[in-house]
Amino acid sequence: MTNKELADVFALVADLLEIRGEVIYKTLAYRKASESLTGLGRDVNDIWKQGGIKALLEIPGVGKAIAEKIDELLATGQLQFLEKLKQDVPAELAELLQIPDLGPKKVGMFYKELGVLSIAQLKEAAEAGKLRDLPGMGEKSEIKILAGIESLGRRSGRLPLGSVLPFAEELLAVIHKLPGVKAAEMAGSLRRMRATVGDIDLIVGAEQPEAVIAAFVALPNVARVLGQGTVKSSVEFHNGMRAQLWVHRPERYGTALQYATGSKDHNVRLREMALDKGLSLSDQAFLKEDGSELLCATEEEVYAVLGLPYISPELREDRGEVQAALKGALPKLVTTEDIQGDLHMHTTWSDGQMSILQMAEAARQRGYKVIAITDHSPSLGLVNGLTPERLQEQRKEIEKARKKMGDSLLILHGIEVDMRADTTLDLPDEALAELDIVIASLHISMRQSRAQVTDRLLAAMHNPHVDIIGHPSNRNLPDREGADLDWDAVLKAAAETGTALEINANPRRLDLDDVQARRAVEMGIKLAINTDAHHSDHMDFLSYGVATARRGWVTAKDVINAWDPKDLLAWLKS
DNA sequence: GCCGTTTTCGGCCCGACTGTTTTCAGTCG
Repeated sequence: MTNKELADVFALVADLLEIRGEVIYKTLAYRKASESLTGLGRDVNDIWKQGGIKALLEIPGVGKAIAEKIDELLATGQLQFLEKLKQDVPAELAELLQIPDLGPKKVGMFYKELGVLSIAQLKEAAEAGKLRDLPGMGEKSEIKILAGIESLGRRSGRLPLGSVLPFAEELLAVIHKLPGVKAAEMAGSLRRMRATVGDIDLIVGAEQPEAVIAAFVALPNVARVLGQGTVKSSVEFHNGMRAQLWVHRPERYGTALQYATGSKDHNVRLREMALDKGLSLSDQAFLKEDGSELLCATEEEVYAVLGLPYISPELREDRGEVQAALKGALPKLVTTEDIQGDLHMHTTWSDGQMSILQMAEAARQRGYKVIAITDHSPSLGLVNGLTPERLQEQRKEIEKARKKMGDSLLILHGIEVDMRADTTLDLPDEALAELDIVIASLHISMRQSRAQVTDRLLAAMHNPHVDIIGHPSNRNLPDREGADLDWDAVLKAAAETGTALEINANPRRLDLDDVQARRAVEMGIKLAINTDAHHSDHMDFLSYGVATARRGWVTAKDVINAWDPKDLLAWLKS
């Protein structure tokens, strides 16, 4: 079983326990373990094989009971505890929790009282008016459930960051202009720049919260108002996206923004620290023991009260950032300004939309000092990949572009060479040897076994001409999972061979992800943050790649395209 | 069920909003 499959089992256990009405903290423990397994950089199988149950206990959120369950699952593929649980609470019921405004208590009640097992049966019962007479239910609740079921069809769960952020930025610009708005910012996972986000969280500072909320829910692209109170409201827009807005008075803006940015676990950590100092931290203020409030207008003040330096939102995942902050050991995170160039882009020579010169011009306008032209290799027939012969021809055009750009931009001639299913590369070594830079990428036969697909990456890294592994897992957000790689082996080989790993900045990729990027820099592996642009506009993706790197604690010295081009050239030669 | 140099037991965030109630339960973030 993979980490993901284990995590899914424990998430299901958590859902079913919750429906059964188990103590909430037991439920939370399973959910926490599930999340911990999802975010774990290492393969649980390896940990288990090397150290058994004892080693499993080292995983955060995994104690004796859950470690034994992981052991059972990995040994037998089954979990007796879950099989027994299913006899009480049918597993299908977990699906009903997906319906907005429907939680474990009501799902449990509908099952017990009416035998409702599926969304279809629930819909039938609601339409027949059978829900309204149950305790705590009424006509409105029934309508709400039907609306929730309908919205399930429209909504697609978590969306890639790249398809939400541009809309959220426009929305924020509109909110800034609403009367009485003193300050406004995104919060939540969007501000932390997670690869996928569920909805848009917004915080506003204003003297008269209710007026701002009234104006917000009246925006023309609001399709439905999901909730509206005196400090908080939530809406669904015509494009299906949802946003929640909290409005606080400006003197409370810092605690509010900090609170809403999360993550939940990061905030729990801060509240614990606050309690140690005799303070209770909420979105409103620090509450002192004598009942008086300590207000923070900025996030910096919140952290300062706790004796901490400011912690960037991208780091706020409770992955050791608070401990590092206490020690003054937070990394100096890479920024978009650090980036000197883009080392992965396509042109009309393969599947790009612009010429070499057009891409070069665009790069120069962005202030870049270096680019690499890296079109596809021949086996990707659909994209008109380059044969050794066409590479020779392309070289001539690169030369022309170099003359045109002069000293203002260094143009490297490269390739994105495919890793074939049989572990060979898609171009002969002689062809690769003539190029300035070689990216090797996985595109086809991703569903090979872990051993096979990992071997392809290892083989590529051991080829002396390969400089960078492009989008290592080849994931495609939000749906296509990456290849089932043995990350320990991949990272070890990258460290040994001195091969850089790419953080592909395309928001559908963000690959390496933040977790593996962090492991990579801890192992001294170099990274490249590239956009894989197929059009000059795609160079804008850079900020997504940088955000992913920042989430992975990456500093400028870890990133080869944040170096002075002279140092980059020396590294490529070595 | 997990966790811990103040704790191996007793905590585990807590307030807003809604819809049902007539003071509160369920859901959400």
